[in-house]
Amino acid sequence: MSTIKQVADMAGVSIGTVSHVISGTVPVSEPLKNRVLEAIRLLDYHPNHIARSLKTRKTRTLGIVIPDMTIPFFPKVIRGAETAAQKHGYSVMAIDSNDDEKRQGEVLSLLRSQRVEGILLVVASGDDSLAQVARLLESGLPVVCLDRLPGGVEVDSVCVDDKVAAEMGVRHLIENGHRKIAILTGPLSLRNEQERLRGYKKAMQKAGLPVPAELVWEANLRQEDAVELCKRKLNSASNRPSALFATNGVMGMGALRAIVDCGLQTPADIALVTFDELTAEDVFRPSISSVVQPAYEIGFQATEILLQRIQSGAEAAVGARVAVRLPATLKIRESSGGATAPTAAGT
Amino acid sequence: MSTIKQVADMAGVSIGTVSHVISGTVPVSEPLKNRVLEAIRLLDYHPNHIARSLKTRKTRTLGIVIPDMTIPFFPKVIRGAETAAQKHGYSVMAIDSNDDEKRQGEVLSLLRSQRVEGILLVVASGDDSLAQVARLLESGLPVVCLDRLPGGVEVDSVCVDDKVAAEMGVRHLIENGHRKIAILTGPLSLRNEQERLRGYKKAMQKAGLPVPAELVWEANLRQEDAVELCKRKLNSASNRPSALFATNGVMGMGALRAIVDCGLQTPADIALVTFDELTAEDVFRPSISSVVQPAYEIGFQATEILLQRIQSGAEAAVGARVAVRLPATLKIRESSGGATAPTAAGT
DNA sequence: CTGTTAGCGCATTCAT
DNA sequence: ATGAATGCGCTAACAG
Repeated sequence: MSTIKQVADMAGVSIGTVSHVISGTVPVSEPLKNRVLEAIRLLDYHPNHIARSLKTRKTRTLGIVIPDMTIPFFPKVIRGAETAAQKHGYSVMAIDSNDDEKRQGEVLSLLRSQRVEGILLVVASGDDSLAQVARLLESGLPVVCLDRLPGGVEVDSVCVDDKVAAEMGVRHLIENGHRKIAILTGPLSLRNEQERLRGYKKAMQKAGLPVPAELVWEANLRQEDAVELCKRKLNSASNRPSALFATNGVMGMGALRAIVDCGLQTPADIALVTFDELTAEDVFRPSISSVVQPAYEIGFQATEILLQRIQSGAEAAVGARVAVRLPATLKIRESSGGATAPTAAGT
Repeated sequence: MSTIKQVADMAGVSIGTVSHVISGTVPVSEPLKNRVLEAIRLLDYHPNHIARSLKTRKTRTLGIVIPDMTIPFFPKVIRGAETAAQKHGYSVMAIDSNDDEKRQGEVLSLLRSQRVEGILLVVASGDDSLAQVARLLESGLPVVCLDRLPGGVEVDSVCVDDKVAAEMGVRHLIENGHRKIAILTGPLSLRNEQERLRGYKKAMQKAGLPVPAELVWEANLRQEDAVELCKRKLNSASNRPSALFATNGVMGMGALRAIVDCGLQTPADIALVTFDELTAEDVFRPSISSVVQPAYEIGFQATEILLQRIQSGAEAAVGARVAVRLPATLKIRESSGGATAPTAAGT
């Protein structure tokens, strides 16, 4: 790898001049500029971002930590973040925490060592995440939380209005005549899972429907476990609910598998609405009604906010947390029995 | 952010000593070590990776460039790469090229500026990628190409045995009685698409079946375009093929949409086998028979090779290119009419 | 307009 | 076992 010095030597100028033509902040005469540019080309010179960062104390790099890249929701978020970052000359380092708090701790530490200028974080489930976020904030490093919000800590955040979104999904089931609706949630230690549960309860209460504990099925985030839980619940056939609301894509997939495993049909035997889309719904059956989050937008907006914080020096932050709540969309398809009115709201 | 100097001051030692306890390369007495560790904890000190890299000329970072994170195949590859890298104390920077050569050029340049020690590359489609890879190799930076191999350039590579894999898929269709089988490919400028086409032709020829040009449908990589192409072909109903083989997931999805749009059924009207899985096949209908690539393994092994190159100093490379070819698996499901024998090979 | 120079934070000799 | 000093490649402030 060639250095700025080699470029300077070849062009017969000082390194200062080379630096000037690269940054463009200081005017350089045409002939010199051309000689420098030519030398850069010939040497295939790539400015050492490491050295530059050390000097300027700016890396123009953001970190984004997500629990699992293979869940379709997250790559979309990352794309949104990348796009927004690129617009401002930043690049993003995407890292998987494997939804594991220990790994998340390592990853955050790594990112801090890398001196990223800000972090987009979708916390791993578990109670230590809270402390990790708190420590992060204490350090003054700008952080924006996405999707899953750690409870009890003041931090900028972007996500859908979980309560309203869940309420919308459940209300749809109610409007389709269901009265005994179960909810399958991820760990309620996650704030957004709580919110979705609240939305569910609100919809039920508004309709005057009871919410006995036996209708709230709390799973962890592993699909297999959700399947097991659902199968157990569904098999106690005496009091099987007529509809099921799943609070995220993994739960939704688990619910569907359980339903199929139990030999049930949807929506005939049990209706299903889930957060997040399960798959290309227009070609596969059963098509699943779902509450769709604007994933790309979430990543994009979160990044805009993060960059704003970075530019305004981060300390302006305290006491003025931003909390963006984006609207989700209800896509009505077959699994919920379709629209009540003949004009379907879905695709 | 605190520096090593602050730690040294608080612990009452020199920065050299702090460096020693951190790296562990030089023995330090217990009492001093403890004081240093305590200072590190109190200051929430994170070693400046930037400065360290500048000094050691090692970033312990790999770059991975992929065309589109939202295609399910790629996140799995990245996970494999991350896991392998982590094992060796490396981290990976995953960046999306948006399957755009221009952006890919920028991204590669960025990665070089960041001084990543090696690059995992899934090239964007288009002819300039070749030149980009050539230039990259010329620079001496270790590169391993995954999945899509740029033709005509000597580079380490890891992918499935595309020809054999495609042949397997097509043979399955032939065994199910199909004689007029069309192939839907991505751009044939991509080497692996060519290979898959070759596998298709080989299977056809072995069965004594003709391969007129009208059976080879070459699309670009955009799903909408694949849909259009397929619909046009399928609607010339007079000579519609009885089966279709799609060479990647995007093509497969496009083919399926076209089939549905045309009001056709699979496998009744037309059978379908595709590279890559389209979705959770055990719960959705129609379930699609597919040639499944070991995505995680591809990422993992490519990273192992890359790290080996890095450790062996890269120059050992020339003239001894590694070309790993992993086996793909045929998952037989409904869209191809199921297994010929009653014992299904698929799940 | 162009060149010179002082660090950025750290790992690493080399003394002690 | 510990510390002092050097320089990695670059930007920015300053001098000319």
